[in-house]
Amino acid sequence: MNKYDHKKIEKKWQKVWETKKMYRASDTSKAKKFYGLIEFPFPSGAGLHTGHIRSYAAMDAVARKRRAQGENVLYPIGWDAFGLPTENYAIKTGIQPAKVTKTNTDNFRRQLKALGISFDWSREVNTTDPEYYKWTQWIFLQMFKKGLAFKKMTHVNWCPKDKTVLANEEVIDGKCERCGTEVTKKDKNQWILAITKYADRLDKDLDDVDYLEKIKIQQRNWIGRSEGAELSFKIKGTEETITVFTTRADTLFGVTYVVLAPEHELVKKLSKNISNYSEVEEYIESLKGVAEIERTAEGKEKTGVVLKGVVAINPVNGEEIPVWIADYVLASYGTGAVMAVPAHDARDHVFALKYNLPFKPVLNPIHERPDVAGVKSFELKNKIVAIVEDGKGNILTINWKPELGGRLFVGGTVEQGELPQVTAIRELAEETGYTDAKIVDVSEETFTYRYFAHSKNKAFEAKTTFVHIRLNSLTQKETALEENEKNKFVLEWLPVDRARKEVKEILHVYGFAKFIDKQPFLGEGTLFNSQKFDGISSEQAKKDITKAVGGKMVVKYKLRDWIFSRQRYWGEPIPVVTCEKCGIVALPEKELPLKLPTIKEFAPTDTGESPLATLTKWVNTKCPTCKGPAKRETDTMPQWAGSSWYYLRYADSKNKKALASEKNLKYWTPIDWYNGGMEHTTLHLLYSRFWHKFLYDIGVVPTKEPYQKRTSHGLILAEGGEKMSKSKGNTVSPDELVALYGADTLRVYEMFMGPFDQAIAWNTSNMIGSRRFIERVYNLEENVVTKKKAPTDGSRKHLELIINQTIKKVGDDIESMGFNTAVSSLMILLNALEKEETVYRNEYEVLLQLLAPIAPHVTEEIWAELGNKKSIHTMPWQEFDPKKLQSDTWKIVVQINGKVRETFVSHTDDEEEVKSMVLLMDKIKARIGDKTPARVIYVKGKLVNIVVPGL
RNA sequence: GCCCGGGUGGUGGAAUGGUAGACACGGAGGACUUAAAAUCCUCUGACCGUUAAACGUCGUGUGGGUUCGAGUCCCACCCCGGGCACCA
Repeated sequence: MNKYDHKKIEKKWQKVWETKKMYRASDTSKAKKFYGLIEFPFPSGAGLHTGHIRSYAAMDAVARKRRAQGENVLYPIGWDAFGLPTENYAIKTGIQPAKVTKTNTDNFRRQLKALGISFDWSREVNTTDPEYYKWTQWIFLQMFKKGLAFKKMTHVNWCPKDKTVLANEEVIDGKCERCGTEVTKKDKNQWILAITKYADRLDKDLDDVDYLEKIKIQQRNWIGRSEGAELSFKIKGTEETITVFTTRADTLFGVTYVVLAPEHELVKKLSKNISNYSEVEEYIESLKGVAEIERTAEGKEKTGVVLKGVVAINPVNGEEIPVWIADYVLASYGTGAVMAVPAHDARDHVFALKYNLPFKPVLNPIHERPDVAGVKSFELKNKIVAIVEDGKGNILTINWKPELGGRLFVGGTVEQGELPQVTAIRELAEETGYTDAKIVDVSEETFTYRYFAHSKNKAFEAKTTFVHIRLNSLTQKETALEENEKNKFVLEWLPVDRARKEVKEILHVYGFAKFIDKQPFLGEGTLFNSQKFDGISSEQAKKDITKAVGGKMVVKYKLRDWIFSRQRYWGEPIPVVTCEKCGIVALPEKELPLKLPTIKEFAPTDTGESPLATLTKWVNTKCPTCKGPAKRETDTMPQWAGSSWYYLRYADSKNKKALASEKNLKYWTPIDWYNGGMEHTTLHLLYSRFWHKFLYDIGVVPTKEPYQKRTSHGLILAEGGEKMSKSKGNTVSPDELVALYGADTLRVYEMFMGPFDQAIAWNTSNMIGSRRFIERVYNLEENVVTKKKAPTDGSRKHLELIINQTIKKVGDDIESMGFNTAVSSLMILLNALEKEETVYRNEYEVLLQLLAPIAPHVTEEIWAELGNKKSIHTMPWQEFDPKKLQSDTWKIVVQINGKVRETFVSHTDDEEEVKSMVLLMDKIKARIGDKTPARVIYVKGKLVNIVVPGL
């Protein structure tokens, strides 16, 4: 037996597998298909990184296991090769992007092959290959024909460094996703894909796919579905109306002004009516210089200008209210106009405070304590809560004994015919003796509070009014309380911050928020101040009020249309021409692919024109329709274009007549399992779902959704826990690790290092453990009796148990991405086998087969050394025997009052037998002494807990 | 602010409400060796105590609660990571 030599072994088997075309998928197999997918890499100059390997090795384990289980597996790979980094590198070095791409993909291919991932290389795709992007262009033309791709003057995100337009999804915290430069705004004529037309389906169809919940949530948040109403406010003395979008039609009576986005078209239309129009224009102008990021920055003070002379009419009560323009209203969402309800909206509240606009509360909060669930009749009470200040920043609290409610503010019951403020003054004097008090404010709303009073065995509904009191002086009279009453509480003046922390009861917190923190009530409740709608719930009122004013219920989305053109060279040309006569005309399909012309100067320009615009020969062409002069589109597609459908091409990557044949698409789609990074959730994942749905609509693909299952791996961080990056010099080179430890070790380590879905810091020194594990597996062969199977006379029972447990565990774990525990269970099995004097061939082979999906080379090598003729990777997956998962002895834990006092091995798991055995044990008897156990709890085959009171 | 994760030894982490710390790294001691590396064996959460052990006490971010029993369930809070953020 030779020493473990990973270099020799790995190279040897990679060659054999390639020659034998081991991992090619069949398009015609009758077997169950499995299409596993990982995100095809962008072939950067830096080469493969550890994060790629985490994802690819994990899916490889799944793919190999499924093959062993007899499935026809497609696990393909390709290159997402268009994109800025290649182009930027090309600009810097003067090497053609196509050449850079070739070098980089060659390097990636070499690296991946050295890892022994079981990709079907025969289906390799490359988005920059004209035979590929022909179909990217074709899909674009189909969208163009359906009106989903169109050119429009738009206010767009512009990256001044990359000198190109960016999609909404490519702007992270106001910065360019690629280079981190602060994004500015520009008005440009841009190609747009109408992804918003699919917003509802992109949201709803998430119900039918098996994505990790956090992925669904993130997509749903991004799509931002919101149900509300469009309501119209007439403008007095004109024919114009302002349509607002609101999710809170229930607060329509609380509207005290209306706000338009500064860009709203009505502003211009009404210019004649606006007496301060010059001020308005000046304001709008002042916003233009401000970058979007600043305008929407956190804590940015809201600004606005009133449109003097413009008066809106509240459709529900005819009230006349002012109209403002303000920077906090976005033109691009809803209708670009909102109704402002300062009493019940945080933004309107802040704005109204600043500009001294009126507040009008219309909602009474309501809270039911859980203990009144199902109670129908309540005894009504009127109550007050008084927030009492000393004028020096202290709040009066009453610290009751915990069973009486803990720390509260002054409170009490309103007597028949009494005004709440009178109650408050009276209660204050009675409870505290303070009399020199002034009423600052009394709430218009009452807080309905339903609770169950156990002392009276009755359910109450308390309508609570809040009273804000300031003491002129701390003059304190003797209270009329009896001595035993006085002992129940302590008066304490607390600074505002402490009071905020220590008072927990909901009514009191509400009063505090209202008067001290001056917070608006944002929740739902019961209406008041709302004429005939008084008393109904918010939920009901949203419908009723919308109907009453002739509004309509609508759904809005945060998702914006996809700005699709880029002013860069290295992308797919957009296959249309602009003809003076015919307008924008699609190229005929037979002219596809429209090849990206070779060019000398591919740097982006400052004018915002694509570098292609300099190729006048190429640009000037003939209109396909009228044969007259026409110009080619010079913008190119974004990187996300090619990746939006690549998984379809894998099904039939050489097809010249279609993006893939119908037959193959029918066979392979949808993808059964797609693993990728969380960072693509709102980019690639959403975009490709959109394209897929479009292709479904035009009958190209047979499924509504591209991916049946989507999972995501955690980031691999540098050793210090920071992000790996070339600039920080903390990256890890797979080439070195493969050379030093071997691909198998690297793969085992990446699977073992921690939970697959969580971020984890790289630690090269921990890798030695994985290497040792592989060597020990390899060296174990010396102890293996190859000629004989393990005896079945019961002498190997302890091993049969652990072997069957491991088969089950590894199988389950690979399917549920518990790769770290799969590896650890294999280590446990190895430890057990190493303890044996001899190991039988069939026992050893189980270990090898279970390890093969994760460490394919070394297992294949040993498998061959054992004399097996066929590849280990073609062997059927091991099945466990459920009968052998249970041992016939049980390790029983004995607890007394929940504390472990003894463990023993029992030969029965019969409840009565075990219990009596335990109660007869000397140690246990000694502990219990003369006390009598109150209960003995038995958990079958596991545990006995003796409950002995007073021990 | 809102929405997701997460917080367990020196480290990465394991644990269907049932012995917390599996497995691994690191560390200590020992075997082998002229020696070192590699390998193998033993120990390795903290504290108390003893010659030594058994044993005992504490221990999963903090504070409460439910339970015979809580890392796990419930409530409140703190900290870290990620996403969204004037979306009406």
